[in-house]
Amino acid sequence: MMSSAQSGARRKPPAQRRAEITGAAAEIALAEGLERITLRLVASRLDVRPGLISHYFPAVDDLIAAAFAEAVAGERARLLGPTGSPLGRLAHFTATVQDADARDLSRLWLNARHLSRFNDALAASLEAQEAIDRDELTALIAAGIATGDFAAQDPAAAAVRILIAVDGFGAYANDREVFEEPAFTSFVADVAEWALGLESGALAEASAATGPGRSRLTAPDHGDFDAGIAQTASARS
Amino acid sequence: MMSSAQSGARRKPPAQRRAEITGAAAEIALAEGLERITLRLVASRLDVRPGLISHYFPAVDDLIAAAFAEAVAGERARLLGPTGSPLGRLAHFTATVQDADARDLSRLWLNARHLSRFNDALAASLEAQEAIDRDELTALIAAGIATGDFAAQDPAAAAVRILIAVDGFGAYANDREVFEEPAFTSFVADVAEWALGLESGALAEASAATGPGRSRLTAPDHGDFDAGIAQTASARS
DNA sequence: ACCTTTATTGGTCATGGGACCAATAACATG
DNA sequence: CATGTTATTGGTCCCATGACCAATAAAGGT
Repeated sequence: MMSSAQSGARRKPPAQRRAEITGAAAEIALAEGLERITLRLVASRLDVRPGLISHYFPAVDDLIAAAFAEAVAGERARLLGPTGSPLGRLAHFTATVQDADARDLSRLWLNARHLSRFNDALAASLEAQEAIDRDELTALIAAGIATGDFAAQDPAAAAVRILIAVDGFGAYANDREVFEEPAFTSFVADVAEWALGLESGALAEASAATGPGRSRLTAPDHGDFDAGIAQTASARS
Repeated sequence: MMSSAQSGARRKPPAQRRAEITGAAAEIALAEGLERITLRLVASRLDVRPGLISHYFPAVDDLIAAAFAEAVAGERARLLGPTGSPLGRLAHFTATVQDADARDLSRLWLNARHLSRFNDALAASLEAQEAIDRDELTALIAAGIATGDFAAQDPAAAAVRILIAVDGFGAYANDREVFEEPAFTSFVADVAEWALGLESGALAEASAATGPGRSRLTAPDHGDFDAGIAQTASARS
């Protein structure tokens, strides 16, 4: 003969609540890991009771899968989103992926790849995201072949190679002592150049012009050859 | 006022028990994953009480780290152990790593790389094993450069590249639908050839001669050019 | 205004895991 | 043979987690 749901029960439209939940879960996934996504933690982030999370996601595995998809989709915009020449876009991609700021994302992929072993929903979600990455990168490469930026014949094969390289690089995201070796540091760019028939260093040069915030600070000294590529953040829409 | 340790208490020399424990844990790690290493499961495998495992490993994290090291060390023998020409050994390595039979090992590395995030002991163990792999592969490559098998200048850099490629390939070990694409299937060998300045296909040919059991069945048709490399399992000691 | 739906709560239950401990018996050593 | 060490047991405690459920109140439709 007792109460329930009595006091503060701000009722929200289901779609919005659901979005809040996956959003909070995605944040947790990116910052702390997928296994930290727990009914109680997500609930506390939203100042809500754990049961509510179960209401939207009866099985926690599905929430984890959704959180992964959302987090990855959000990050993809930063990697492949910018416009510009195919070479410039690819240079931005490889540089960003290898930047220290991408560690959380690498960790998340690593996390998901492992957890897929025990979570079917996550496995499906992961393979879907893989496919999107592959398609977008393939399109980018195909465009670059059309413009003459790249010399590869098979865009899909090149995309696959580059993405595997990204995974290989990301596998070290949880290592304590960081690798300084250039063979490691620029592995993704090196593989990309190899896969696309570019000259060695082509991507590094292109990304020095376009470059992600941080690395511009360390190499602020050239002002001639970048003119052909540099318009990245401008040509939107 | 009651009993304990009363009935079947086969007392074994500590070193042996310890070995049994890490051995059982290593088996679990390889077959089911590092998170399945639990006091109770390991104990039941050895037909022993859980408390005994705690006695040898007061912190479970240390057992996990030890299990990983043991499992990986055991598998390394199969990969880099065989003798022969540097080219033959490397071909064996790349072929074995990409073989379906190596899935468990890839999964284990993936598992450990992720779990390192939360387990310092495991992180240390993992980086130690990484270093061993790197050193052994570097030595192999250096030998190959000496004999003229390989054309690379920097053996360490080539080793790093090849190992990252292995990790990238292994990242897909938990994928449900398998990738048939050759750019994926032979990624490690392709990267190795690139990193070592070999002709395309050189490793595939060399491994066809030496080959791991299974793949010999699918390609049993050549009998001339392999003569120069074939003596692998013979030159022991 | 009524009535159906359902978002939200509070609470319980079972599971499984790690750490810890006292008692005991097997072993080694003198 | 006596004695001390310790491998081994059985058991407890505590914690985190996911699933489940009945009760309630906020919306929305008619």
